[in-house]
Amino acid sequence: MKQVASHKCSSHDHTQPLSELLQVTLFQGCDPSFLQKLEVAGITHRFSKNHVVFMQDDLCEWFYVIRSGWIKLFRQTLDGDEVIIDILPAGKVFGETDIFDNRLYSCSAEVVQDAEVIAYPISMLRNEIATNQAFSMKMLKHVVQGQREKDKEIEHRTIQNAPQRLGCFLLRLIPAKKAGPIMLHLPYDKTLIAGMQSETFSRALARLKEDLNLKVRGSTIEIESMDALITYTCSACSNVYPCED
Amino acid sequence: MKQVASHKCSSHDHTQPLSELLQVTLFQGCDPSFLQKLEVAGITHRFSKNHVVFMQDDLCEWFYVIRSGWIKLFRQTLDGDEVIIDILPAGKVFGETDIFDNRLYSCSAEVVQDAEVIAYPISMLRNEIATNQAFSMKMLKHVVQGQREKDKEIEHRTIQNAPQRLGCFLLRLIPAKKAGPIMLHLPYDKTLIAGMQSETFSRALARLKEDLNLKVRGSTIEIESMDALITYTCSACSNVYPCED
DNA sequence: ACATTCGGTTGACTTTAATCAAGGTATTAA
DNA sequence: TTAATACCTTGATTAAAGTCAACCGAATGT
Repeated sequence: MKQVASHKCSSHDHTQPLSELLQVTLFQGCDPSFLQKLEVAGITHRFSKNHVVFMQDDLCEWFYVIRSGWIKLFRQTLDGDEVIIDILPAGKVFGETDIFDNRLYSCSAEVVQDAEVIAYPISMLRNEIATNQAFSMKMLKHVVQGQREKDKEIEHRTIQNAPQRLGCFLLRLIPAKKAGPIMLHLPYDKTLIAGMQSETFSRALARLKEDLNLKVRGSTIEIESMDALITYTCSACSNVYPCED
Repeated sequence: MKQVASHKCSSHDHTQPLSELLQVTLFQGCDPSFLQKLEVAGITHRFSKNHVVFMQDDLCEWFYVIRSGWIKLFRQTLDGDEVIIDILPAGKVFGETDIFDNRLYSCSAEVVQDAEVIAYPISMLRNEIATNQAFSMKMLKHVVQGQREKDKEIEHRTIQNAPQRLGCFLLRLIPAKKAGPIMLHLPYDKTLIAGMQSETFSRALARLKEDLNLKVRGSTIEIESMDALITYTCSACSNVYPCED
């Protein structure tokens, strides 16, 4: 696990029991003894912005659950460009699918906004998959679900324009459909979100402000009409909101 | 399973034993009795171009292995646009991951060039996954592998330009690295390949002809230097050729 | 042989977002 | 308080691919 030296980070063991894993669908309804083993082995890290959690092709020894902050998954090309695969908010898990092949991470993970993540040994996951048929099925379902998300992402990058992609990104931050105004928090550094340049992001947000009466104060966004946002965003998509089914 | 009435298609049972499934990594080294059950239940279909094998949200009852021809996987948006998820050549399997949720296909499949496909009951796959731990692991690995492919696709659509995407598409049609000139066959209808418009495709191919001394006769392409193509294409990518690892 | 159709190519134009450049604002450091 | 830095916004330009339109050539049908 590589680290950028100039950024502070600290680790604490066993800080908070249970709750975190249960945020992830994959672990809901699991064998309690397995969960507890994971909990005991879990290590909480506090990482500052720009900290690199792991690099593509590093040996995969841990998977992570995000307690707070934002994590960027990306890959680097031979001529130095960076491609953002995903931007993950709190509650998401990452690094959990690199259990096969040479057990190398398939992309790099970097902290976009100061984050608390919990690291669990991937060997335990691998072991549970190999020995527990029921969990193996859950994992399979989890990965298939992940594939669907990728299909959606491919679709979005193909046919949505920048304001729609941003709108879709915002919608995914709202856990469930709510009536009335909604407040959202973006990573403080808005750069790179939703797979577009910062200038494009800025213009897209300005566009949403105008078209949908969005109010923006710093990293906080107030959405007046969720339905308007859904119509605006999802018309160019093959998925019906809420699309995380 | 919906069909376009105006296109002929015929079915034959048990036409060819074994071989087909073994082309797919997922089924290599499987329990022979499972494979044989699949073989017996397999139904060979001949579909003409434009035939719709299944539609998104149809009940998923079969998965397919392509014996010959080309299949396009796509999704349709609410305002009628079409997004191509993948274009599959002979030897590929499709429809095999829609085993969860409501058991609905997550995208539509259409014949791009006259195809022979073999349909196998998805219930058998589902059953084997549920009861055979070893196969369940194989399936998990297969799906994770699929995820990696999607990541690659996302990357390609983000940073590769049209000629590079086309070059990458061609490279994937070559089973292994070979020296000397190579002959490839495209779907006769070149439209829609590699996720771009036909005009863009045409210009991209013209570009490759010029830059890399490609020779094109109808649907046949002759590649003079594979190394040149690899350099041209893969420099804008995070994967090293051959990237199907 | 001729007309028709379809697929493919080419040119002109438009749209979209990336890039380049400048200026503004806010937080942090001196 | 001022200076420095980082982040954000805006304008102008550029690059890439989609769109629209015209045309060409091969295959098909009459």
